Amino acid sequence: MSEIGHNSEAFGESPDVINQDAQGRLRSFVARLETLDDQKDDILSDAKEVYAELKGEGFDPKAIRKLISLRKKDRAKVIEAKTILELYASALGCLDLV
Amino acid sequence: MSEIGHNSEAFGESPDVINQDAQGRLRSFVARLETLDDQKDDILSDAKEVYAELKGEGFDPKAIRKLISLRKKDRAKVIEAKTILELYASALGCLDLV
Amino acid sequence: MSEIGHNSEAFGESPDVINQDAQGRLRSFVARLETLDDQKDDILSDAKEVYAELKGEGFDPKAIRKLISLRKKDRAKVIEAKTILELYASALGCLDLV
Amino acid sequence: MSEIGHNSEAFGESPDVINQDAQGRLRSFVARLETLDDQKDDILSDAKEVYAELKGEGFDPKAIRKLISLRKKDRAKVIEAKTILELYASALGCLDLV
DNA sequence: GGCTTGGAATAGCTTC
DNA sequence: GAAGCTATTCCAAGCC
Repeated sequence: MSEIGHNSEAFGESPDVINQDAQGRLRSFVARLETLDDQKDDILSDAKEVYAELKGEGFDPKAIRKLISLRKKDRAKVIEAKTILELYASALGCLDLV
Repeated sequence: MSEIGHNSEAFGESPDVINQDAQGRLRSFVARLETLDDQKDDILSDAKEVYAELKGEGFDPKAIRKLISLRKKDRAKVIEAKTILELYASALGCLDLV
Repeated sequence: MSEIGHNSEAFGESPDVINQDAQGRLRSFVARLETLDDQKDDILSDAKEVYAELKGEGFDPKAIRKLISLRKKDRAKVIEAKTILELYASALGCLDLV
Repeated sequence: MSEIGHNSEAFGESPDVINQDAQGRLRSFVARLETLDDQKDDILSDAKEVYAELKGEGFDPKAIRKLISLRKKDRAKVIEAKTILELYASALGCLDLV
C-alpha cells in the first residue's frame, strides 16, 4: 500500500503526487454523487408524503402506485404480458384463474 | 365496504364511478407524483453523467458505486448500532439485566 | 416474434393455443415448482414452531430474527471483504500500485 | 454488560449461571433456525434453476411465477371454503354429511 | 386488521 | 446481445 498524503520530494511526476491529485478528484466526484443521492432521497421522501396524504383522503396507495407504473410503461408490453399469462393458464386448464 | 368517491346513494348508477371532486383530487395527486418521478429521473441521469465523466478520467465506476454505497450504509449503521446491544441482551432473554 | 408452443403456422387457429408438447413441459415445470414451494412452506412452518417454542422459554423472537439476519449478512460480508481493498485501490485509479 | 461465560461461585441461582444456561439454549435455537434457513435457501436455489431451465426452453418466467401465485391463492381459498363448510356442518351437528 | 419491517423478484445499467 | 450485478419495487410475514 502506498502512503496517501505523503508528498514526496517536490517531483511533479512521482506516484504520490499523482495519487494526491487523484484523491482530490475522487473526493470531488464522490461529493457530487452524494449530493445527487441526497436530492434523490429528498424526492423519495416527498413522494412518500404524498402517498401518506392521499391515503389519508381515502385513496388506495397501492392502486395509485400501480396506475403510475402503468402510465409509465409501454401499453403494448402490458397487453403482451397479459396475453402470455392467459396462454399458459389455458394450457394448464385454469383460465378461470386469470 | 365503503368506497371513496362512490356516489351511488339511492341512484342506480354503476359502482365504478368516482365523483367529480375525488376525480379532481386524484388527478392532482397523480400529477404531483409524476412530477416528482420526473425529477428523480433527472437526478439519476445527472449521476449517470458524473459516472461517465469519472470513468473518462480513469476511475472505476463500479468501485465508486460500491464506495458510496458503503459510506451510506456506514452512516445508517451508526444510527442503529446503539440498538444492537439491547438486541443481543434481549436475544439472551436477559434484557432486564442491561 | 417467435412464440414457443405457438402452432399457428398457416392455420387460422387462435394465437392463444399451445401445442401438446409445450403444454406437457409446462405442466411438468409447474409441478416441479409447486413441489418445491410446498417444501419451502413446510420449512417455514417448522421455523415458526421453533420461534413459538423459544418465545415460550422467554426469548424475544424479534431479537433472534435480527440476530440470525445479522449473522447471515456477516458471513456474506466476510466473503466479499477480500475484494474491497482492491476495490478501493481501483476507485483511486491506482490498481496497478497494489 | 454482564460477563457471559463467567461461572460465578457455584451458586445455582446466580445470574451468570442463568445466563450460561440461556446462552446454551439460545445457541441451540439459533442452530436449528439456521439449519432450516439453509434448507430454505437450497430450495430457493433449486427453484431458480428450474426457472432458468424453463426460460431456456422459451417460456416466460415472469408469467409462470404469476400463474403459480394465482394457483396458490386459489387453493388457499378452496381450503378455506371447505373449512367453513365443515364449521357450519359441525355447528349443525351434521359433520358426517360433509 | 393495518402497519411496518424484511426478503424476494424485477428492472436497468454495465460489461464482456 | 447476453449475462451479472446493483438498486428499486413489490409482497408477505410478523407485530401491535
